[in-house]
Amino acid sequence: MSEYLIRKLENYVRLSASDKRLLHEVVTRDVKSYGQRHDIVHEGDRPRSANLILSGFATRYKILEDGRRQIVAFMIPGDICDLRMTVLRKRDHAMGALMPSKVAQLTDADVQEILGHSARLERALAWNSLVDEAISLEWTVNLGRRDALERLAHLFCELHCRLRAVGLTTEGRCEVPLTQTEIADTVGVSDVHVNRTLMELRGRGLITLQGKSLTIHDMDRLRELAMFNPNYLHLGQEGRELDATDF
Amino acid sequence: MSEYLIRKLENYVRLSASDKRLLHEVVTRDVKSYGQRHDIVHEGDRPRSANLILSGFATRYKILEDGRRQIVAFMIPGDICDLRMTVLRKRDHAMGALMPSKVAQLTDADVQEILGHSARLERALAWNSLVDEAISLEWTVNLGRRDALERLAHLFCELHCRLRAVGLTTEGRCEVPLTQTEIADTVGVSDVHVNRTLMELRGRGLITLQGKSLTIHDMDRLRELAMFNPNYLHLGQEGRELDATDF
DNA sequence: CGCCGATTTGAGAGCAGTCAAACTGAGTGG
DNA sequence: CCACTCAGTTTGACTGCTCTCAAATCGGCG
Repeated sequence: MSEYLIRKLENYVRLSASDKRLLHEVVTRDVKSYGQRHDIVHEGDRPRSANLILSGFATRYKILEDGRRQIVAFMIPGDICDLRMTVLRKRDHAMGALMPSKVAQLTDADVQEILGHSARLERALAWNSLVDEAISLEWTVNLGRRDALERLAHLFCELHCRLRAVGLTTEGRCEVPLTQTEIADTVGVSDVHVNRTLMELRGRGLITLQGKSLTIHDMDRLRELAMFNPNYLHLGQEGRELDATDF
Repeated sequence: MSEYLIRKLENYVRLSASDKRLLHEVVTRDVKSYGQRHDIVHEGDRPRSANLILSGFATRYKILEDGRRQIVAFMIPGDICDLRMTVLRKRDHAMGALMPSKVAQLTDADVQEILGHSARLERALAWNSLVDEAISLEWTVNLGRRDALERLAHLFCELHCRLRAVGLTTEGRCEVPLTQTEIADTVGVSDVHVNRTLMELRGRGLITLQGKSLTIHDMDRLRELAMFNPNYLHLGQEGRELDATDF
């Protein structure tokens, strides 16, 4: 249940056996399942717990008064969000599952237990939050300063990197359960234009997206087109001075 | 020195006299001044401290390989950022002053001292971080799903709300030290188009922006145009159950 | 008064949006 | 096994918002 989270955190620091045991134990206490396209939490809800994606794929999104939707984050296995959100009275955005998903609900006490267990875990979770923030900033850049072709290229670069970090890729391939309309609501263009842009990317021999399977044919050129710099994902073992020495 | 921070946090919870004294003390330990358009930190720097804007106005921004710039956040007096960033090795974005600014540098120990002083302060800072995150998500929505006119309207609504929350407005007026090019790099359009859009907003009798002074003539219609919902700023005393009873 | 950054204005081009219709494919029920 | 449905994808035509490239104007400051 906790393997993706552990794998993700170990991109920052090597966890001890005891860290992993604790994570596994806490994370299996309260697990809920959500069907495809079901909301996990709604805007306006009172926050009750942090949420950890154990399996599946979810989004955080907001809807404007007139119905326009913007997806503001993807949640893949191993992603935690809403840490400390119980200090707020009402959520300002919703979360929904894009495919059948299992989500661990972590109470404040659960989170405290993890943070208090070791300085290593505490820092690993801080790293996790900082990376989430950095992703959000990078999405702002993507929407503000790249055109449609670059936005899609960047999105696929990021998704591939993040999925690889939790072991969900096989070479250049990964599963992304996104419709073209959902991609459109992510990169801020119309669904029709997403369709045309995908064909352009395919025509250039960079990627193919068929069914729910994304294949990257030429990562170097895709990166170059997207001006993708993975620094912001901080996947380079940046906490290694705290590495555990057992296994 | 700490009045803006205190005023800001008191939008969440009423602080005790001792909370305020401590904040004031910690926040005046190491203050640096930056001139207009000088960088406070660069992308790639090793993070050394959290940063609190005591006075002035700063931005967080990223620059793409080809020179395109995107401003990803505004920092106004009372705003803290980069809490816990020392767990990372390299910053993934820069921070620069838009006008002469005083910035308090908070070491990890300083931050710990604040967090450990009272549960009230600890929660107030958690609230602060959650609001910053929410703002970042809302900017994503703004860039992804609003047109130029709406984006500017939304930006001005948000700026006015945030400045009011720290006492930096007088009725519908506030000082925003932004050039049209900087606004352009914030809302993801060209500077020429910002110019035309500002004239449109002015023509509709919604705002005027002359010199560095923003005047909102008709907040209701501006809000409606922007579909601005201030929920995400969480300014409604949401932590009031922890209010201090002294003054 | 002259300079320089910032703002304003104009014209033309192009990226992306909208609206509609056709097509595809998986799942459903007769 | 074959309609039928429905969601998702694809295509076309047209529109329009926003960009780019200039050039002109403004305004503060030395």
